[in-house]
Amino acid sequence: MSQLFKISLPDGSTRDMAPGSTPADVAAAIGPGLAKAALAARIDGELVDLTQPFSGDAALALVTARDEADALDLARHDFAHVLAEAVQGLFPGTQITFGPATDDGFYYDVMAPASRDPFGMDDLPVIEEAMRAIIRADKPLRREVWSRQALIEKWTSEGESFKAEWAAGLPEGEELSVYWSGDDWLDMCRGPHLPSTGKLDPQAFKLMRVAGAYWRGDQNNAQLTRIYGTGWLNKKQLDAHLTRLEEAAKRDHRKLGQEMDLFHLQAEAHGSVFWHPKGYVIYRALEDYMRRAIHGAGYEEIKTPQVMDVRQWEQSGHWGKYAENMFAVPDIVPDVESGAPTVAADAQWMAIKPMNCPAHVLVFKQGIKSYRDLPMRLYENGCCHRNEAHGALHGIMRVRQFTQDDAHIFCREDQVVEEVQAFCALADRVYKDFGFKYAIKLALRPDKRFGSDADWDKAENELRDAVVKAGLATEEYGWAELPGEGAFYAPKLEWHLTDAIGRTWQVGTIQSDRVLPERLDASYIGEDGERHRPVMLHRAIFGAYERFIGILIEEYAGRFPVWLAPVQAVVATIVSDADGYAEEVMEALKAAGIRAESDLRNEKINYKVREHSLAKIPHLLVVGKREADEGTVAVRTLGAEYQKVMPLAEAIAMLQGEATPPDLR
RNA sequence: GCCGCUUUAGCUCAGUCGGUAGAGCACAUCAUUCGUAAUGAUGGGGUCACAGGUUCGAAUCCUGUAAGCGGCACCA
Repeated sequence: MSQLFKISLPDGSTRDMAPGSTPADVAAAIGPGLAKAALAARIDGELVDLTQPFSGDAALALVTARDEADALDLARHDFAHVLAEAVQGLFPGTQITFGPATDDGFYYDVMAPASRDPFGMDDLPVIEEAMRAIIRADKPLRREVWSRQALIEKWTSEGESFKAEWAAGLPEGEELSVYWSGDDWLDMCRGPHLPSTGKLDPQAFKLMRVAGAYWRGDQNNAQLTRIYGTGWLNKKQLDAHLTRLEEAAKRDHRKLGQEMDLFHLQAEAHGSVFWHPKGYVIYRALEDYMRRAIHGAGYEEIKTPQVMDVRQWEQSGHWGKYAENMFAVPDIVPDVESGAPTVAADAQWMAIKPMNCPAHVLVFKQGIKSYRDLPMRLYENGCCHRNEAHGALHGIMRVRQFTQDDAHIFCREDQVVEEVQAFCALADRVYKDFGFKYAIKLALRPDKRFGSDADWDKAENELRDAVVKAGLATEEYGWAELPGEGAFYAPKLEWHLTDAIGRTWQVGTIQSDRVLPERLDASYIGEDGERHRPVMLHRAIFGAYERFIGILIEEYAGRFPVWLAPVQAVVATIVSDADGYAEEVMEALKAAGIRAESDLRNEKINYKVREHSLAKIPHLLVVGKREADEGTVAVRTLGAEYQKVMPLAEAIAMLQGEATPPDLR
């Protein structure tokens, strides 16, 4: 007689189950309602199919739609499979590759048959219908274990070259799971999956877009078509998500930048920002803020040349690695009169700086530095140009001309951890002043790099130590290490912020570099009277003013806090009799340092309130006859439903308080 | 750079079968002086992204280029 397995349930009860029985059997034993609602199971914490047999005593938790995170993940993964099956059903000859769940849905990478163009938007409605048919057919999803060899043969015989290649790359003799959808379609997959396609809600998904994606993420490989969908447990969730996307689009920095007249972009200088007066107010407020921050932290500000001899970039290593992304210019005066070729074969080449590091090393190298001079912290609002691939550009977040809040800290080996830690604290204060939550990552050594492994070990450990000491190496701060993501000369700590639609952008960084000081021969005289190499810490907090302002616009949805708002207050009149008083109010505001405008137009107050509210002006000071007589203003604050009448002096004091930057409060 | 899509008035967009350009907002003028999210009337405004091609005729069809959008790759 075989022994029974003891299966314990979350409520503390246990059930004895025969070997070979599954979570589905337990669900059925508990009740038909649960049997129907069960989507998958957790056996000893691991998410598995309902039909996965027990292998011994176990702790079992049945997963239903109420376990939302698990249920969503399962559903999205299944949507991806259904998508692939639908595409192959509609377009025989399509090759399938991979399709995972994402944060809000799923995608599948496919290769359209050679007989047709890559899939486009027009194909999506048809594919959606085919997916619904598969869901309605309620096809059982059944796991099977195949040998690697059997899979390779199957994929090869069916012309699935990508799948065959993948299977061939797996370890010899490994057993691989496949999932059948009904009896007529299968995909290689680790699982787990829902019991059948009918567990999906046919109204809870939507195919969103198509995009190109390289096989195995390598641009030297074939380009596949990635079909993206968003997938949920029910239509209500889907609709809520689509509404969220619409709301997010309203705070897009490109849209708000135009509506609020902050900046523009145009083809003649694509990838470079034209800052308008209102946008530049924000830019300058950030510059002022950052100057206060870095001066308080022991930095000195410098300014270095925009164009340097290419040989300098060769020496630093940047020309070798990034020449194609640098703007190079011949160092000649073109002879326009004679019409001679503008660039001679032997022209001397200069390059516009793509970054500030080498120039800062050159400043450091002037004169003899003593260990007593260290750490030396050199800061620059450094304007850089990089000729980015066209597809990389994105509004003002990723541009070809940008200004970094860039500094380099030259220090001794024994000062590195302390300096990095101090930087973590400084960055933390800055992000919190702007109301951001950030994630912090450590990008480790890449395959192609300069410098010895011993130095890389040291540098990575320094950064890791500093973060641990600063107490930031936690889940709360999204701490993670990213292998292979570092720069060619140093590992990087990266600070990431999130935009309106959930895309993350790197802003801050600090890098512990022993390569550039070596290549550019920077040194200081130590206590022992000998020459030593300083360690060079590259660091930025905003990253670039352009990107940071883009993120700020989206974070605030254009409703800037008063200290950053381009126009902090508008004085609006109700009748022309109040014009004189409005002018007086304006004078008083200006004298108090408030960025104010007046609106004396012959328009109804309703119209003015609406217009300035849409323009996201923080405070509207309304004046009519009554206010003029009493020396008051009626303050209507953005977002408030009522105005508050107060003496002018009181209003000014309030505005001055709100206009004070957070670091000066 | 690659895949898909887009480009019409300052802005947001319509424009059917290829027949010579339309709306709302904005702007200007006039009237209106009004108490917290759109007062009314009138008017001006477009090489339909750019360059070729097909056609009697192109915003519309074809080819190329540029920029933008969504991804991929890249991001010192």
